[in-house]
Amino acid sequence: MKHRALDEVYCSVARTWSVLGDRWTMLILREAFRGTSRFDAFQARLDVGRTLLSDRLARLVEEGVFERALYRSKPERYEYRLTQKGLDLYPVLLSLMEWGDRYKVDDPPVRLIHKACGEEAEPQLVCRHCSEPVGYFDLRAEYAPGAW
Amino acid sequence: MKHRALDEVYCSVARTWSVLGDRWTMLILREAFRGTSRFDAFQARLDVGRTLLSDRLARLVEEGVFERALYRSKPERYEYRLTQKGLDLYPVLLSLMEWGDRYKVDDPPVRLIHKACGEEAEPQLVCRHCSEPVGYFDLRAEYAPGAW
DNA sequence: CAGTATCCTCGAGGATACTG
DNA sequence: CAGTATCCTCGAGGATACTG
Repeated sequence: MKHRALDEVYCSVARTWSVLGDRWTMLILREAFRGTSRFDAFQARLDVGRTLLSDRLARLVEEGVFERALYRSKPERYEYRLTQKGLDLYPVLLSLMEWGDRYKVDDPPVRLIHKACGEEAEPQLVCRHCSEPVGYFDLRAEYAPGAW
Repeated sequence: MKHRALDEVYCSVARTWSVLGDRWTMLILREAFRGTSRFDAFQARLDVGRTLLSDRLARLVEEGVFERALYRSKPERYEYRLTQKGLDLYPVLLSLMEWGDRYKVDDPPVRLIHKACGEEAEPQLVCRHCSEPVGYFDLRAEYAPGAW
């Protein structure tokens, strides 16, 4: 199996991983969620090669996660904005952050405050139906025919 | 910045990504959550090189995500079991799956049934404090001094 | 400021064969 | 069955310089 072939397999995780599963893509997205939108800003913050950055941004635009938006006309300059599809990757980012907070740092570098209630959010996964927290042992998987 | 240096940066996402941010690691974990535990089973399911698999499993054991467990004595055979630290990556897997369900497949290959209530779980992130759903625009980030 | 073009290096990982 | 050893290839990505 080649990594690129993951996109054709009937598995939502594999297909998502064919987009995100690389050394830098998720960190570019993390920057975007932090508010970064311009090429040189990404480049400076991540300290990553221009060639690599150019390639990754192009792929994410092609995938529909970013859209290029003109912010100045002369000369033409574009910034990279998260689309709705891109914004919907936020739960992935939060999950990664939560795990890192627990296992990879002493004190959390970032606290997320829920604007509505004013408290630290500490997001948690719950069943949409009954609102109870769901973990690995609370769920049973049913596979569709042909699922990888 | 080198990918390996991500582990030293003061950012929970970056440090987590230094563990998971690679073409195959997450798919190995997906297999593990599906119940796979033996070397040849991983290898057959993922159709990935033995060298690569051997390397990734060793790294994940070193990281504490898997533990090797003797399941037969003569000859000695070990299987790979998710530790608590590994099981705690389940929300990451669910988030990836949810996004893939929405954007990368027509029909979800896997349905997750909440054993307690019997309905499809469709896990959702909520504020642990007030139990309301939280998305990107509902949260405000506060950075600790020195956060990357 | 936001890239592209070109060249080059090095290391990830495939193929193959072997072992207890 | 679960790996390790060895060799080899190829492509990802760094460095550098250029452009509108």
